Amino acid sequence: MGNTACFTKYLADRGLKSTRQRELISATFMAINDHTSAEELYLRVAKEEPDVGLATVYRTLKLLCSAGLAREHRFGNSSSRYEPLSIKQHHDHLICTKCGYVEEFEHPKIEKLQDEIAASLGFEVMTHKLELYGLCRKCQP
Amino acid sequence: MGNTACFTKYLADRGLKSTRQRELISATFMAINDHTSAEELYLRVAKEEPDVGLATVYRTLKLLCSAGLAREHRFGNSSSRYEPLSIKQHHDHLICTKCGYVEEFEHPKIEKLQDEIAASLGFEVMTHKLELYGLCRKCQP
DNA sequence: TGGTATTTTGATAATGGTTATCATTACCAA
DNA sequence: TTGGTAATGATAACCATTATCAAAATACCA
Ligand SMILES: [Zn+2]
Ligand SMILES: [Zn+2]
Ligand SMILES: [Zn+2]
Ligand SMILES: [Zn+2]
Repeated sequence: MGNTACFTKYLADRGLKSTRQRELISATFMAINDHTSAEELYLRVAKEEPDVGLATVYRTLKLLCSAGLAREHRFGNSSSRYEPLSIKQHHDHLICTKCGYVEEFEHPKIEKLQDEIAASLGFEVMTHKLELYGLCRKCQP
Repeated sequence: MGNTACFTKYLADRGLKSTRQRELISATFMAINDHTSAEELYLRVAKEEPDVGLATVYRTLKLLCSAGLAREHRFGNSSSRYEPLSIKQHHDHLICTKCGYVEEFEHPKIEKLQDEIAASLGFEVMTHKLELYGLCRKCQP
């Protein structure tokens, strides 16, 4: 099932309505292959449909997160950024503190160790965030 | 060198002044063995010295972070919490999404793997954050 | 021990991302 | 269609944090 269908089903399953705005915001978001802010998404959507409100973009992003189709990040002390999750598998982030460049990675052994640690402490882990902050190749002295 | 002396030295080293407020805020903060908000710290300090301003608490927390004596966290979407770092070694966090309980852990193998991954991607890591979100023993169904 | 340049402070206004409000509009099952 | 409910857009409100600025405190030197 594709991203759009998945979102539509999520809405239908809990009696929420499928609207023009939600479809457009969702589709625009899914097409962005990056970590996007609500404002940026709003501007992109506005090009297509100038009457869409910023509040609806925020509301839809929240829905997409609940549906497991988006993930929210707050790197450092910056404001929220969102990324599509439908196709990409889980991954973590390396953030350059100088130029802001974000690189993604995934390491099965780290994932496994996390689960083991949590289990040993009696926790049942649902999600996690691993963020490495430093200097990318270009920004190193 | 103790925490207080360490902070005093940090200030002296860069021509900053050692004030009654900074000493009190720093000492009160160091005595808290928990993850504290600026507001909470402000209230504790105010009991001792009612004339200290909230802005100064924020400013001093920022200094303590720069000095490597405190660490700032934003678990989930909540506001900033700070923890003393002087004595405790580096550690990561398990957060219960239901009751808010925070447990600390440290795992050398994960730390090592992080460095290896970063190195393989050309990054030089300065700090990192690993947060595991889930349900603690008490909150599991 | 003053004197003085500089930093720090406290009160408060401003900021800015996000959320709440509410009248109007859109959706959809019957 | 229609009626009941949910969603929307504009904007006000929120609230943690930061900026501002006049007054006070500090460090250093004569
Ligand atoms: Zn960089
Ligand atoms: Zn990502
Ligand atoms: Zn719990
Ligand atoms: Zn901790």
